[in-house]
Amino acid sequence: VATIRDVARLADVSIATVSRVFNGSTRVSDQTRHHVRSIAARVGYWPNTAARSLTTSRTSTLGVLLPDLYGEFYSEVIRGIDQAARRDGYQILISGSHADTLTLVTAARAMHGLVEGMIIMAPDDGSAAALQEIMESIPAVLLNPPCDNGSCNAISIANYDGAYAITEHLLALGHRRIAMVKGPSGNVDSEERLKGYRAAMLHAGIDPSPDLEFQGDFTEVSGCQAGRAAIQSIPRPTAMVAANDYMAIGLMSALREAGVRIPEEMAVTGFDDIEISQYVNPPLTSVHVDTYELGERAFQRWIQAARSGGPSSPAHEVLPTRLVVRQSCGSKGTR
Amino acid sequence: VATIRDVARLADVSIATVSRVFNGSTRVSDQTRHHVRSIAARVGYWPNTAARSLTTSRTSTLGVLLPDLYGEFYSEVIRGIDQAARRDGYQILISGSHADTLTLVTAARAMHGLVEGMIIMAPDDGSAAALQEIMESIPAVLLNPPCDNGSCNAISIANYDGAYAITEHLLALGHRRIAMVKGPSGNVDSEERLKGYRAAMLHAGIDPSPDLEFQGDFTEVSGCQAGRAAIQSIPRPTAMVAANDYMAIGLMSALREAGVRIPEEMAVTGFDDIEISQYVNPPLTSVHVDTYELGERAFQRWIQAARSGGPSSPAHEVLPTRLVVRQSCGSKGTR
DNA sequence: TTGTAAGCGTTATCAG
DNA sequence: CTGATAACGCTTACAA
Repeated sequence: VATIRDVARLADVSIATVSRVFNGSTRVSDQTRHHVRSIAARVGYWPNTAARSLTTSRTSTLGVLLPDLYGEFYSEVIRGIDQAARRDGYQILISGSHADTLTLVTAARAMHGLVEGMIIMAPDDGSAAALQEIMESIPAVLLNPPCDNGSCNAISIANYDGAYAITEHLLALGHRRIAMVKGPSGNVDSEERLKGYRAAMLHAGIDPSPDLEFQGDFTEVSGCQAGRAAIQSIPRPTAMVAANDYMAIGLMSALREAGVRIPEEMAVTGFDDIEISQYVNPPLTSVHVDTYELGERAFQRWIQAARSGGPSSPAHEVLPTRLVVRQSCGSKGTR
Repeated sequence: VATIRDVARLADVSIATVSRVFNGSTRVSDQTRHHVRSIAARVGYWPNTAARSLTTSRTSTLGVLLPDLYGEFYSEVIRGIDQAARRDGYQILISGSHADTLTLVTAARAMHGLVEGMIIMAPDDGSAAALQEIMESIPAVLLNPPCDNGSCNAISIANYDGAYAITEHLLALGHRRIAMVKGPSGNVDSEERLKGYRAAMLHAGIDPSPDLEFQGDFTEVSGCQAGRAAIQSIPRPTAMVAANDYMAIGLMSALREAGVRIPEEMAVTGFDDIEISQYVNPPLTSVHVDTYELGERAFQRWIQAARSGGPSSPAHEVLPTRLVVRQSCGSKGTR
């Protein structure tokens, strides 16, 4: 736990010189540099990052606030951010469970002084005010923001479009009784996907009915339960749109268990197109979301905003989604 | 970006008083406390964490160094750590890609002064020396450490036992030509699982053969490739042990594609027992690893070591695994 | 090329 | 209960 002073004393130079050595300044002779380096190595000295950032007011750290850490979605977002951040010399400070607005704010405050900015995914649509406040004090970009008011720097997924497209695809295949397995209510992605589904149904002249909407929470087990319920309902749907792949996979498992053939007796689709979806049986038709890229782009937007000095420039980027047709929906598929 | 001085001036008190208010000291009158709080709220003041930690030498932050961030395994480990850490008021600073020892060390140094300790998962078995050095300077616990020397505070998974047990299970079902899909070489889990498989084979009087070992890298696609190769090999194996579930699922997809029935023509098993494995078709026999708990326990071990003041107490805890029999291996299964 | 010294925003000690 | 003031470990003008 040596400090800069210890090294300076041992090397018989001033602390300024030691500092220069560790900051790559050229204004130091080769001889002194080597001498200092060797002493530092001997005592195991390394600059204290907290102290350094206090004077420079640069921390090279980015805060990441996520509502949860469960599942491949968050994992990939984090990976995308981390990789991009690393390339620009940033580290990431993660806080991964904000059931509500209060914990969100608490976590954000705990990061004050430690981070140069934040990438935030709000827990639900009730956090708009809190987000606004955070964004006024530090450059931040929002992931799938609840606020459409265009006043913030944000990036989100084309949830509505994706859900619309996949429902439309099923309609084109001749399905009329298309059910939806919803994600948790309050969740932004969840709501948007539901809207897209309903809109496509309406556009085809079918009134969306509560009887066709099953509640889920993005987990496999909830998809499984929704599947069991759907099978019982009369008349039984001929197709089911799950709000994410995990639920679709749970759903398929329930259908298999009940002896319902996929896609002949029930077409199934997912959303997110996680890696595993192409390997399940039958391969899952889904809406591809480049989650890794979402994280990567979020960082890029952030650093751009941060470098331009000002507060977060208000601009809302939407990452497009893409329909991936495989066999679970009953159309020809890719194989 | 108000500082403590701004608040003190505006509230017409000393900075010491403001500090006391924000540290919950009782030695301040209710009236002053409220006054200070209101001023602080008005100017949006919040203590600067970096500055605070400089004087207290407490950062309430834990560093987490992982070789990669891809997939459910890391995701769950992080979630386990994060949850446990949050309960004790800690945040986590994550660095998630250390292909080699150098980047490991670089990341560790960048955290100096920011974290009170670390939880580290080494990239491969060549990082022992570097780890040793880090552990001398800061309390740390190792995840699946390469060093068995018992000189470090570590926690790992019973990889060897799990692989032994699952191979033994297949042997008991009458299989003799049991192939293995290996994980990346150099990876600690990967190597241990391979050893367990080989040992079980040997114990049954079967010499492990390179012809029965297929290289993979823990991804679905590598499992798929291994599956294709295995089908071609003569004589064809009757069972395959994959070093993780992702590969097993890719493997099953390759078998299905080739019309090989599971488990009748080929028994398949995985490792890790990720959530999705119980929902695939057929449900996957695997070795259950409580990944979330691994992270949780790691934190608990760390905080215990950190509080006891000294350096990491050397003790190596091994988290047991549990064989989960489902249908992919051909025995009766759980349903 | 090197050294001196003034901060950076807090906390903590010690008087009052 | 409150206020000065000295650290904490470092960077960075400014001097030499």
